[in-house]
Amino acid sequence: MREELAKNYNPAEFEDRIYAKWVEKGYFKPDGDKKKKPFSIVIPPPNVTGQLHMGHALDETLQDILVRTKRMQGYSTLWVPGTDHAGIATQIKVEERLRVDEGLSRYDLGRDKFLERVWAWKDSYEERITGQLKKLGASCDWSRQRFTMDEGCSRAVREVFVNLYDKGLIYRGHRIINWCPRCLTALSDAEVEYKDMPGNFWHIKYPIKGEEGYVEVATTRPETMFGDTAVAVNPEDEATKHLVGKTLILPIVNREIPVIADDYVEIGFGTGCVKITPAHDPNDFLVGQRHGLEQIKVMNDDATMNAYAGKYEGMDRYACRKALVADLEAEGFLVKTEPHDHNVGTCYRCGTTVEPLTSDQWFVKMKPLAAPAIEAVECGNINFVPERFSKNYFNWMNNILDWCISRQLWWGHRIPAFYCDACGAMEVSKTDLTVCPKCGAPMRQEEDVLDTWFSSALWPFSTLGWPDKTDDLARYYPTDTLVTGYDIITFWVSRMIFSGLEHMGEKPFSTVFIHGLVRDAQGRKMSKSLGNGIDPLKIIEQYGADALRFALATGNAPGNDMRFSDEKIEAARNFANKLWNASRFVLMNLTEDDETLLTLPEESALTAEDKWILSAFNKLARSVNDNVENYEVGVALGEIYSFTWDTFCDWYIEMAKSRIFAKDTPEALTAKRVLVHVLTGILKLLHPYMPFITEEIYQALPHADESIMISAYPTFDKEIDFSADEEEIKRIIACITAIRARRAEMNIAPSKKAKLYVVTKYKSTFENAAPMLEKLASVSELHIVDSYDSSDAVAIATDSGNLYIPLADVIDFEKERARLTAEYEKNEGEISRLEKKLSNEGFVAKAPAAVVEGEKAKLAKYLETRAAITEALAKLK
RNA sequence: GGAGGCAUAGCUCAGUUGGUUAGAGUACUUGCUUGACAUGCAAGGGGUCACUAGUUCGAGUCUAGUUGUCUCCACCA
Repeated sequence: MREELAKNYNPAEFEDRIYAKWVEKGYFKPDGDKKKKPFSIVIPPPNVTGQLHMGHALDETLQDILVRTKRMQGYSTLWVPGTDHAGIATQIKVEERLRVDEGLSRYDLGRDKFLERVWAWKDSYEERITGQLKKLGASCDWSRQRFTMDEGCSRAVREVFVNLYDKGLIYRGHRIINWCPRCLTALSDAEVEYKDMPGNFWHIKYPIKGEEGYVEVATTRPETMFGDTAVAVNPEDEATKHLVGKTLILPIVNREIPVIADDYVEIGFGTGCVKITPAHDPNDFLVGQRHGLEQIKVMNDDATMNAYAGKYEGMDRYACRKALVADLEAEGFLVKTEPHDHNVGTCYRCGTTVEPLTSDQWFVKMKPLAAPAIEAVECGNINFVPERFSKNYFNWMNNILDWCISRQLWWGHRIPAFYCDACGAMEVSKTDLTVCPKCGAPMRQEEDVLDTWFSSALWPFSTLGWPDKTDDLARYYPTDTLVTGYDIITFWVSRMIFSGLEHMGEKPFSTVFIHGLVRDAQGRKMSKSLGNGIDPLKIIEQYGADALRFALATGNAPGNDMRFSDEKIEAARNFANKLWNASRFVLMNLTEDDETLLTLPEESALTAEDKWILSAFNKLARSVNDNVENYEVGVALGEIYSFTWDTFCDWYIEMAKSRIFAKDTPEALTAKRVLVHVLTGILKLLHPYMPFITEEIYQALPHADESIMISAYPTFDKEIDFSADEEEIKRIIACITAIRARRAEMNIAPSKKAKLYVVTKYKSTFENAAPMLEKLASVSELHIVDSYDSSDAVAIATDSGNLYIPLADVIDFEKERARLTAEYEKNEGEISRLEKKLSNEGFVAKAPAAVVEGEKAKLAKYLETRAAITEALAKLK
């Protein structure tokens, strides 16, 4: 059954309808056929913090292209959708809304009530995100949709936590961590972003006990001096080593601290003396451990000063800094203030300057996990596309430190550790423990939750049902391709790799396909603060999902950033419109029954242009398959584009018109069958990129399958390989192009037809092409002659093979002479270039024979052209 | 400080292992109510492929360096 194709391309009219149909038919679910090879992708779960942006649209488009291609290639494909709870990010959003709308903090509500709010938020945003994915055309299996905090994923998290704990790979430690005073939680190293900020170097005098002098230290953060427990110098530093062992008096505080020797201090940098604050600086922490120094924490969790700061207690760290510097100056301890730009760590979610401080947290011991993860990529078991991103990965993995996984948040997986206050026992358990196994007293669960990325790391197997041994897991793990941006290689990709290897004993995916960022038309990152973000939904409304997908996929090279602009989306929409209208043209001429139209004619009935287009399509199919296999989706799409527009529409349809319009002839039927065949093939090749329009047109054409989605992807077909016949049509195309160019130069109106005399050795080619020449080159009469010798006309030549094309009635004598002379000179240039090349012994001896032959053939062609032009010029006299 | 990307037409970008006269979109010029499409058709103009040196018969493509630009990682008190 065929559907009508609307007169105008209006994607809003059919996209939703088609998507609903696909879902209803269950096409997105994997084919249960066990003979088919599996192909699986898990979606990088979008955060439930908000809606999808262009980056997501690109990510999902690329995945859908791969999945749809594989599905049509006969794989049993599974694309698992889902969302991420995004711990800090989501909690911040909900807290913010609570504050603005109701003036409440999460503490006002309490943990349970607050979490209810977050779940409600999650529900509404998850729905919004899945709605957007559907608008985009994503062919994921919605019956398998997951969420990082759903029951199954939560079980996986507990399983992993307990297993790692039992293996000694998770431990609780008192260490220095990155603390966000705004979010009131610990952060992992990866969650800290360093930003350049202007600051100062304050040089401060630390008096030496029992002596007149002082030691000068420089600091960017004077407020931490309340926590100083030593000053360090380098033991090799001649300038300062005499100070080692002396005692200093901390100004203002009047506490005594020692001078110690540690080679962490760089000789020649600053004053050579470093104040050591083990509780507030990661390096100082290590120095402190080496020397057994006391850790004095001088701030509260919200970065206000505590009792150790004396009279500054209660002040914010920056207010304290200001007041302290003023006091130091007043009391003569401040030597100088130097402007100094430095890198300050900030919270990746809220931007607040993080405060390094010591705290009790949970950690994952990384070295044992990193080793096999490095190995897997090194030996090629997992590949990065483009390959260069593996360097990024190695750099991170080789220098990895233990991973701080506890967060002082409420939204997330609560750590499955249980404490007994009565006997002090601590148990880690997969199930909730309410009674202490040691003393029988009640137990309380750890308040902290896990880092969001702890659960994301398990995504490739938790979504397939792990820890249960499910059929999905058996069939679809490891997954095939992970599609993501380079910005989360460290956060996510690396952690999935070591998690998969550790818990599944097998890699989570074979290929990591990396794409770049989508930037705005000026090349800036799209961001909320700049307000330059483009909403994919708005684009879809205006131009259609297919145009959006096309704009994102076309010309996109793996790993490279791209710009999104009005021009791009318009070009994409224009292409869709072109395809629509070409299809409409084909459709309006189809009068025969579907069965007839669906079969390709016998080879003997095919004309030269039929063979040419079939052959060209064949090559296109091969190339598109190859390019997708190599993740060059941008190249593949570019090829489909130019074949569709330049080859099929601009040439083949135009060539076929003369036959099509000869109604009810066998020739017309042949042309229509070829048109249907090639157009259908184009639609199939294009379907993964532009799923909606291709389906809509497919349903209007005679079609064999219920949906284009489940039809077979075109491949190279030996049966329709007519490469040998292609030269013929290329000659005609060259001739038509040449005539058009001459006519344009001479300013000849299209309505003015001209007689054409051709002198050629390819007589039958031109005889057959007579109707085309009339139609496409405004030829009134075609004369194929042995020689042309009319005194009232001139000749022109093309390099398509010994060809004169006199336009007897219309040529401008003088202009033609000038043009031919220019042509001749250009041709001479090429001849001398090639002669030089071919007389180069090195080239002839070392270049591959095929290349040399190619150059020789070229030269022969140019020589022919030279003869033709010479003859033509002679006739001009 | 370490690593990497990018530099090709006015603009935005392709150019896969070195091998035709370096391509596309867009913009520009000229002509066109061509039996689907003006979101179109046809014909054009426009590039010392950042610079320098090297490898090679041959370099936009490989190597080294220079300049500009962007990003990631580390982080010095």
